[in-house]
Order: sequence, then C-alpha cells, then structure tokens
Amino acid sequence: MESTDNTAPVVGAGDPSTPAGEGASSESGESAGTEQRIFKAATEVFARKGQAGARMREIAEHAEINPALLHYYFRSKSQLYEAVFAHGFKQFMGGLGQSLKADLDFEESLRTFVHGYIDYIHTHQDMARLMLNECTCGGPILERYLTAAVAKRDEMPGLMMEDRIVAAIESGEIRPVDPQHTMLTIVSSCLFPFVALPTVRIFHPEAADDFEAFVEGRKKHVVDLLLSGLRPAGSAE
Amino acid sequence: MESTDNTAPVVGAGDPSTPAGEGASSESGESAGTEQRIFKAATEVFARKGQAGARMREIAEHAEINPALLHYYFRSKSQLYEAVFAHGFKQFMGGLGQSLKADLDFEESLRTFVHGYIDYIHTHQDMARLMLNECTCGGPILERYLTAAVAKRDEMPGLMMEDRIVAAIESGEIRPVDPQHTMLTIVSSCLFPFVALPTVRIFHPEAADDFEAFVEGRKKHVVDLLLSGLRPAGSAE
DNA sequence: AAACAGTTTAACTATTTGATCAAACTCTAG
DNA sequence: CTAGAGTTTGATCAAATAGTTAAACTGTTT
Repeated sequence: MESTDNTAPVVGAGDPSTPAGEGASSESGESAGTEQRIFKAATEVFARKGQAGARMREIAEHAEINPALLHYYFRSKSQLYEAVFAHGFKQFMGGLGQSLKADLDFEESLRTFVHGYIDYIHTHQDMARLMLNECTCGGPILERYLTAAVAKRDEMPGLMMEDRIVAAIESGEIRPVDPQHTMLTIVSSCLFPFVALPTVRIFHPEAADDFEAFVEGRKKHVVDLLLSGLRPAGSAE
Repeated sequence: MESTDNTAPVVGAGDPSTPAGEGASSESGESAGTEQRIFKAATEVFARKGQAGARMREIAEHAEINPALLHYYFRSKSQLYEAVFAHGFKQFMGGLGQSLKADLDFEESLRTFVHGYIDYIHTHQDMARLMLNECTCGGPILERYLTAAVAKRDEMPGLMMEDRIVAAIESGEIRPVDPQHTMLTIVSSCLFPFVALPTVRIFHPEAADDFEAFVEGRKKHVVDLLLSGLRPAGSAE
C-alpha cells in the first residue's frame, strides 16, 4: 500500500543503527557492499557540503555506483542523510560512555575522556564535521536526537564527564570552577582543531607532515594545560 | 566588450571590502540600501547552508527583494559568496590587530585577545559560521585569503598572539608550553561555543535566557583557566 | 516636460536536481 | 535448466535552480 510495491530493502529507514546491518545480508546479486560504499561516500559528501549542498549524483560518483541505487537503498536524500547522521550520533555517544564508568581519579578520568575524544574525532573527521554542520545550522534532526540523549544522562559521555568535574570540585581534587564552561572548553579544545584541520594545516605545516605526532601532541597538551589550570591553589606540581 | 553593456554596479567584484561602498552611492532610483540588505541576507543564508546549499531565491526572500537584483548587484552566486567572505575575512583580521599592538604584559595581552575575540564572534555569529564552514570544507577561497594574510604576519591577530606567547615563555611570565597548541586551545575555546551555539543551548538553557551573562561568563572562565594553566610552577595565586 | 541614468520587475531559458520505472542482469533454489 | 528474488542499469520525469533580458519604473537634470 505504501507506494510502489517492489522488493526494496531500505534499511536506513527502519533501523538507523549500523551502516549495513550484516544480520540481514541477503546476498544474491553480488551486492559487494554497495550499501556500505554508499554510506561512506554519503558521509564524506554530506560532511563537506552539508545536507542541502550535497548532490545525490556526487555521492553516487564518489561511491562509484549508479545514482538510482541511492534511492533503492535509502529511498530519499533526507532518509540517507538521517541514516548517516543517526549512525554517527549513536557511535559517537556509545563509544566513550563505557570507558568513563570505571572508577578512576579525576586526572585519569580527564585523560581517558580527552584521549578517547580526540581518538574518535581524528579517525572520524567526516562524521565530526557533519555533526558540527548540524550544530551550526541548528536543524531539527540534531535537536531531536540530542534531547532524547540528554534525557538518559548516564549514556552521554559529555554529561558524565561534567558530573565528574562537579564531584572533583566537591572532593577538592580540583579548584572550584564553572563545570559547564569547563566542559565546553574541554570539548572545544578536542573538537575544533580537527574540524578546522584544513585551516590548521596552513598554520601548522608539520601537522600535515606527521599527523600522528600532531594528534599525540594535541592529547598531551590539552590534558596538561587543563590539569594545570584546574589544580587547587597551593598544591605544587 | 565584457558581456552585455548595460549600466550595472557590481561592486562585489572590483572592491570586495565594504558591503556597500558608501563612497560611490549614486542615489537615484531610491535604492534604500538594497545592496546592504542583500549582503546581510546572503551572510545569514550562506552561514546556515554553505556556498553549495544556499539558494539565491532564499537569499532574495530573506532580503525581501526581487531575485534578479542579486545578479544586478553581484553578477553571480560565486561572486556574491566571495564578496561576503572577503568582507568578513578583512573585518575579522583587522578588528583585533590594533588592540594587540599596545605593549601590555602577558596577562593583559591574553585578556585583551580573548575579550576581543569573543566580542567579535558573538556579535558576528553568522560570519563566524561561514568562515568555519569554509575551514571545514577546505575550499580554495579560504586558502587563498589565508596564505596571503599569513605572509604579512603582523596583521594577523592570531599569529601576533602566538608571538606574544613565545615572548612570555622566554621572559618567564608563563611556563614553557607548546605555543601553537596553546594558541589553538585559545581560539578553540573562544570560537567553538558560539559557532555550535544551537547545541550549547540544549545543555546550557540559561545561555538562551541571559545571553549577555553567558558571554561575560565565558570570557572570565577562559581567561581564568588559561592563566592558571600557564602560570609558572611554584608561583602562588 | 523631455531626456536620461540608475533601479526594479516579471517572464523567460537552459541546466541541474531528486526521484521513478521498466527492463536487464545475477545469483541461488528447486 | 528454469523460476524467481534480489540487484543494477539507462532512460525519463517534474520540479527547482542559476542566470538572462526587455520592459517598466524612479528620481534627477536639462
């Protein structure tokens, strides 16, 4: 009843979780990971051009597949976008959550968070840019997902870290600071340099030459600067 | 000789500086600041949708003018975009430069930079988002403008501040840190919270209620955290 | 008022875009 | 081999898009 009744998959609509749910792989006409190729290409193009600026044909070219396949697998442009976004959002939220549940002191908690955050961002730059794009334009999609995530606070690594800051202030591990601004500074310091990387490269030519070194240097610097900045007054190094 | 020879202004092409060069205002048919209205609307739409995603008709609607006027004043979409970008870039670079030339100690230099940066960003959010958008996609326009600006180092406030950090380390005003990473952290902390403001609002509902308080709080927090983080070992508060 | 330069408008073109569809293809199951 | 479900393709459509143009309009100058 719902539109033409051919045998179409359309995985993105029903289960916006994994890019190509391996569980229901009904390999027949040698798909060869067509769906995953679409997904990856879509992530790149959406990240660069945004939802409105991205062209379906460009995604198809990037994935080296026939443009019609985009609609075969994802029905429409908006559904493809939402599938990509939802996957990234879930991955982003889920990845860090676990590592923070261990009961470490503040210094180790911060180190874990910063290292994990930077590792994720620099290995998923496209997804990070896509998310930021959504943040800047303040579209309804992000708001929908974000408010849902904020509800169950203990699954948002950012909010967990914020709670950790509050606790550390109370226990005297760090000096009294505004937890929300501090959290904002942490996220900014980890995220921004990689999102704006094309620009950073112009100022840091060495970041292009030895990227891994730049990433590790970034981790060290952020943790070091924050720990120094948050150390209680009077406590020596 | 250059295309049709009607009497067209096209200010954006020749002099990409001020949005509506008041010098050559040839007021006849009651323009009523049409060009400035276009400019402002274009900034908003380009910031939200990017160069590729923005639609000329949307800009025209936003400016409440006839779509054809966009081409009358700016010839093409790409020239309109470049005019908007160039204006923002020049304004961005020029504004902070002067304030840093005064010979202040490091603490005051940092305070001046952070306050000036945040003031500019939060009063020109659209322009900041547009610039960041250009940063993320790494288009040729930004690279062209940026490399030109880096050449004359003493006109880039960011690089001037970085030089100030190096000097402060040598003079012992602050402890030895990586100047480039430190600079990145400063810029990140000032820029990101306002660029991603729609998202921040979900976590900081009070930022929406009393925006001015949030801005001032942000300035204080960033300066405070950085000064603490950079203070030489052993020096009391 | 007549001429004129600058501005605004609506109608138009050519191209691009997202989306659809029937036909062809591929592999497996019977 | 044949039937059939799932997949891929090229052709095609309607809507949207950037850009053009001639005519109408505005105010100023003569």
